[in-house]
Amino acid sequence: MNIGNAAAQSGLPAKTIRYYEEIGLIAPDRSLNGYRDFSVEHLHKLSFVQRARSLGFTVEECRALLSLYEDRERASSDVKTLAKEHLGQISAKITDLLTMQATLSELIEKCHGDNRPDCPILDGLAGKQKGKA
Amino acid sequence: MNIGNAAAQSGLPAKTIRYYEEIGLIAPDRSLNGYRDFSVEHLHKLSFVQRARSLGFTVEECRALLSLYEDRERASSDVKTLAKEHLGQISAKITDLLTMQATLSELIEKCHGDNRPDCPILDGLAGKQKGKA
DNA sequence: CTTGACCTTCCAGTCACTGGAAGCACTATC
DNA sequence: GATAGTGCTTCCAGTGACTGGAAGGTCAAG
Repeated sequence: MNIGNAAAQSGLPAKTIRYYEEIGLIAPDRSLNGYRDFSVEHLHKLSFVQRARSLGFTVEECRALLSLYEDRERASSDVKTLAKEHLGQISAKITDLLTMQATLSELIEKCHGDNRPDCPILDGLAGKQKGKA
Repeated sequence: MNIGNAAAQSGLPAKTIRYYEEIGLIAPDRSLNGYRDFSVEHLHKLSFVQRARSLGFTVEECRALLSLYEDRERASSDVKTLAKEHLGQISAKITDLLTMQATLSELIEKCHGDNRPDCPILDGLAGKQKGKA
């Protein structure tokens, strides 16, 4: 199977697949004409990585997950540890973003948003809390 | 004021401040010895950018916000538009992360996490929904 | 035999820094 | 005046995970 096909099936851009090969994440065969040739196993790997990436795992984490996936002897606790760590990072990011969201929403609410120059958003960014005593 | 001091006051690393100068975000004066010399206004700008960055605005958005901040004639609606757009992006990111969090939590919960090789997390990533009918 | 789609490699750019090397400038101490 | 230590300067390279584009080879259809 050619790269275009593999891209369509896995949901990954061809460019990204080439990049994954470059960094040693997958190793497709080559046809006589020099084209990459993807087997069903390669395709599974690609989909695996695609899903892991969409869950926010870094490429290096994907590499680790892949090797655990390949390893028939692995302990599921290893995987769980990795996943939990990552979940912690996701949660931390969510917390950060919620804080940002709250702060920004508050500033936006205070801003009348007409064509007067007075602007609580800029004041907030400038460190002037107009509303405070 | 030297860069070290400006860094301490603004909460930005000196390296970052130099980078901001390089991309034209701020333009500190120079002392006779070649050192950067930051005035109180420069410091305000730096703090402004620091706050905007911590709210997730990109550097280019910071540039826009700064120029609005500098512009005595700006309409607050311009600022509000920018802020709202950014808020939308934050909310979208939160949504994404919450989805990831939910999916990953579910997989983790299903995983017994002992030293047996059977692992629902990897199965999930591989596209096998073991629990499904 | 030409067109067009698909494939190849390689190089450069993205974003926002960050690390490190090499080398001045300043301050304090001996 | 020599020395040590800190802080400043510039410049170059690297990060993560792609992404865009150029230049050129390959294949199927008409």
